[in-house]
Amino acid sequence: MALDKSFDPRAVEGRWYARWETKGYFSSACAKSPSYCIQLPPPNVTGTLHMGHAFQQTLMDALVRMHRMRGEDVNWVVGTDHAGIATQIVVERQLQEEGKTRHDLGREAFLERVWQWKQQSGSTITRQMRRLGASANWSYADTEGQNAGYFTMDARMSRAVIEVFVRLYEEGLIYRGKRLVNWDPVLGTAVSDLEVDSEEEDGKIWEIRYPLAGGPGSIVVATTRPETMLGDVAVAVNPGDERYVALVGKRVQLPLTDRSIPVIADDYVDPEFGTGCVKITPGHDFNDYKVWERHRAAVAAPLSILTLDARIADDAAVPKRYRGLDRFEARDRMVFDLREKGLLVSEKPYKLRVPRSGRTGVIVEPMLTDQWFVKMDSLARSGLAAVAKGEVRFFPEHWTTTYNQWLENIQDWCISRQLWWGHQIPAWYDDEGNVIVARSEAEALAKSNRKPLRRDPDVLDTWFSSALVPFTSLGWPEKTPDLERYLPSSVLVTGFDIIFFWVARMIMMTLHFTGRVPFRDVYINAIVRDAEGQKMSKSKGNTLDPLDLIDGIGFEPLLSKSTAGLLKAEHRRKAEKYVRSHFPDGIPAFGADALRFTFASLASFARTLNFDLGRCEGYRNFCNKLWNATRFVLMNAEGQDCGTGDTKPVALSAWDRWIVSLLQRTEAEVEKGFAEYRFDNVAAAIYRFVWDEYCDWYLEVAKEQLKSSDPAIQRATRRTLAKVLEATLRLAHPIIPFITEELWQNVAPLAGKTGETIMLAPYPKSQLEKIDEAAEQEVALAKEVVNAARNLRSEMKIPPKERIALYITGDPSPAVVAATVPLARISDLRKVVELPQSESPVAVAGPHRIMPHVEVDPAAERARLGKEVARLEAEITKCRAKLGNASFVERAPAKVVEQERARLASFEATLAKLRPRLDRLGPRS
RNA sequence: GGGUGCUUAGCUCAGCGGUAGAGCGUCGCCCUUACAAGGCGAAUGUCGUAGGUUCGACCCCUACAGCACCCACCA
Repeated sequence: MALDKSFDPRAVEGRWYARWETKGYFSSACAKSPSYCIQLPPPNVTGTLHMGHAFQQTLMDALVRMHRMRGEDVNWVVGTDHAGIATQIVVERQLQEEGKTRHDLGREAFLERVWQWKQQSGSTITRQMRRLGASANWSYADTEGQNAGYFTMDARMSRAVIEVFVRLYEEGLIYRGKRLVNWDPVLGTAVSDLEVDSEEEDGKIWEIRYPLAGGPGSIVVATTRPETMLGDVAVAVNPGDERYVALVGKRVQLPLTDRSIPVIADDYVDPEFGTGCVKITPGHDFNDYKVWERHRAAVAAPLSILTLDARIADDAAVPKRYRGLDRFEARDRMVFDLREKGLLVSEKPYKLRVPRSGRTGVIVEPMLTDQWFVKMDSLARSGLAAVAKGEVRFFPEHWTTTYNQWLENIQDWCISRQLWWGHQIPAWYDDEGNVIVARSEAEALAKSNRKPLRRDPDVLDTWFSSALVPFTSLGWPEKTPDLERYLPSSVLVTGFDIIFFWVARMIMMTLHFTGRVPFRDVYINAIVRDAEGQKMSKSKGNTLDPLDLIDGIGFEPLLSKSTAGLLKAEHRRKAEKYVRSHFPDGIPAFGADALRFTFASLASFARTLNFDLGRCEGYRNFCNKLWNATRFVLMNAEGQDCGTGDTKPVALSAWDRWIVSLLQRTEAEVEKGFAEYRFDNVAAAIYRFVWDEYCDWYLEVAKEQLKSSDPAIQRATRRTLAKVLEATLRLAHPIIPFITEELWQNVAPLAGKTGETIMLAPYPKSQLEKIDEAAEQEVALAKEVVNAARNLRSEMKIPPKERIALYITGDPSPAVVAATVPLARISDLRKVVELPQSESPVAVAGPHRIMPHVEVDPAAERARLGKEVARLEAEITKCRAKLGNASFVERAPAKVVEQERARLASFEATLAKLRPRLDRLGPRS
């Protein structure tokens, strides 16, 4: 079948994915060994594919395809995450538009609604992954029958989550307690430390006078949050601070209230900072809570003066006039009141770090609430040990430091969330407040002799179930064969932003429950930025949709897409500006293969990846190059004798042997690149081989060889063309699966290969015995001669169409002759012992001198030669200086010295050939 | 405050103790029947700064500067 004149990704991609999937090529095959397993970081079930996903999935798919072709038992385990907070927020927003809240619906109806949303939008991201070519094992762990892998809240995964919770509780590693936690007052839930981002913001600092109780004198405290003073239980000073020693143990009157509080001494206070006096509010500040713990004998218990939606509490300890006020209204009113009373000493602008909820952006409030925690110290120790022993290795290695530092300073993990969407905590309370943790209500009832029991309404942090995925996806708690087979998985590919959230927790949990590490290698991929290195964000309008790069998108649709959903006018303007300046014509369709090749090319060990549309275009061109090279081969070999049978003679030229040799080297380079997770090197090796060697040189020489009258030469050429191309397609398949499949179907028969898909064809392996150094040297020389001749042509401004005669000295090999005539467009290659007396330009290539037979301007030639001679002289001076240095000759390795001598000799030889010609052209004008 | 990474051609980035590289862009010549999404040729760098180690440093060490990011409780 004839190929189209150029590569059309849309047509090609449409043909293959569904076929691969229905044929079951993506499934694991337990009979084989060894096994190769990758766990996909489960994307949010209701999410859409972004550039980060597309990037890491490309890398995972490349690895998976390569190992599958190697004949290993490959299992790419995929699934989707219920994404507790994120998903609940989305559905609550939908309700909001209907003027309702989740409380109007009630828990059951609300959850029903979330499930509906999940069913409706849940397939989007898996569909997008398919467009990218991801050869995931969709049917594995697919209990919901949607060919999307597991879902973290499906029955099977949920049961494992409950099991883990119960066991950890029984082991004393999960506990419940009233602790200060980060509270998101909008969501109405606790969040973990990791979900809080502190940014420096402009705020104010106030100094407030606290009068001594029952006497003259006062103490001045500084605070950035005056409203919390209602919860003050003490004022602290540094024990060594002479200004205040006399006051320690006395009491001060807490302004705006009728309470008095003690002055205590604690090292926590820095006497140099502010006034050296700190108000202690243990109910709403983590540090103050620690201070209180040290002084609990002398100081009243923490007071919660805020409600869960961040209003001033309706509490006896709180003056009536503030009750029910929003926290910031209360602040204003209290500052006003303090000023009235003359107790406000100062109010100054101040830069402070404000903790905000990662989800809602609202300022979180430390709040004393009952929560569930995982004790982290012992888990962290084993997590650290596993990495220290090398059982888990990070790539690039420096991420180990980040991992270690976090685990060394880890806090207990708050795992309860006051949400509805998620795994409900398997704990029940009887009417006396006793806690019963059990796998089911029935088990709880059996454990307790009291009725009725009330189930804890809270759900687990989404990351709790994510942490278990490496073993729960394989069937745990059952002792399944798959656990044996696929745990640990081979490599985890993920972003550094979830090393703490996910990677570390998987290591700890998997070690704890299975005694094994979850994965051997962790490849931390770069964060995808825009071409200028800016973070991609919706509000800047610089996000790219991977599907738009695959399919293309016009300017108008892109613009409306980029500005859709942006609420602030300023953001819409920014986004529009970005789109107008960067994509005035929209985005052309590059196709999945070009996108994937781009990702691979950009995947060095850098921390960020600047996605450049120009690169993408270049790699689409590469695909087209490969396409057309294949067309050429098919045009010349299809239906002809390609020498695949061993019956007729084949005469391999040095060029044939050279390209085969180079293929072996490329295969080795690719293998090394994959082993080191240097996908950029893999891509570059393939790119260079295909374009710079196979297309630019071999195909051109092959054209000549095919014109030979000797059928053995023709046969050898066709065979080499087909076999090398066929192997190259297999080599490139893991990166560019669609085009290689399409082309391979056509090329494989010519190379004597059979098989229904390239996906399951063996991956090329470098064969050392096919490396032919003699051929490589011969070709290197031939290229040198061709380059020199082309160079002369260009400098002499000889029109490309004009065929010229070329003199050549020495005894040019057949490889030189075969290449020079067509590639340098030579009409007549004249082998001579000495170049004729002429003013024509001369170049030196190895042992050969060449000279085109043309009329030249002596001055121009003198200038050209003069430049070359000067360059050689400079090199020679450098070499001589080096070799003249006694310590270089003595101390440098013999090989290096030898190499230097050879270089000098070669420069001198060349110079010796050129100088007489320069002299003959006469003195410089 | 602690930590990590980066600084190489106009741009985006590889690189390595021994001759500075790629892609894109730029310039010149070509619509040569695989490919104009192409071919051929060319130009372009005190490898952030200052020291040190070494026969030799873009590479190793030290300090400094700039940029970026992560962690942390200074009111």
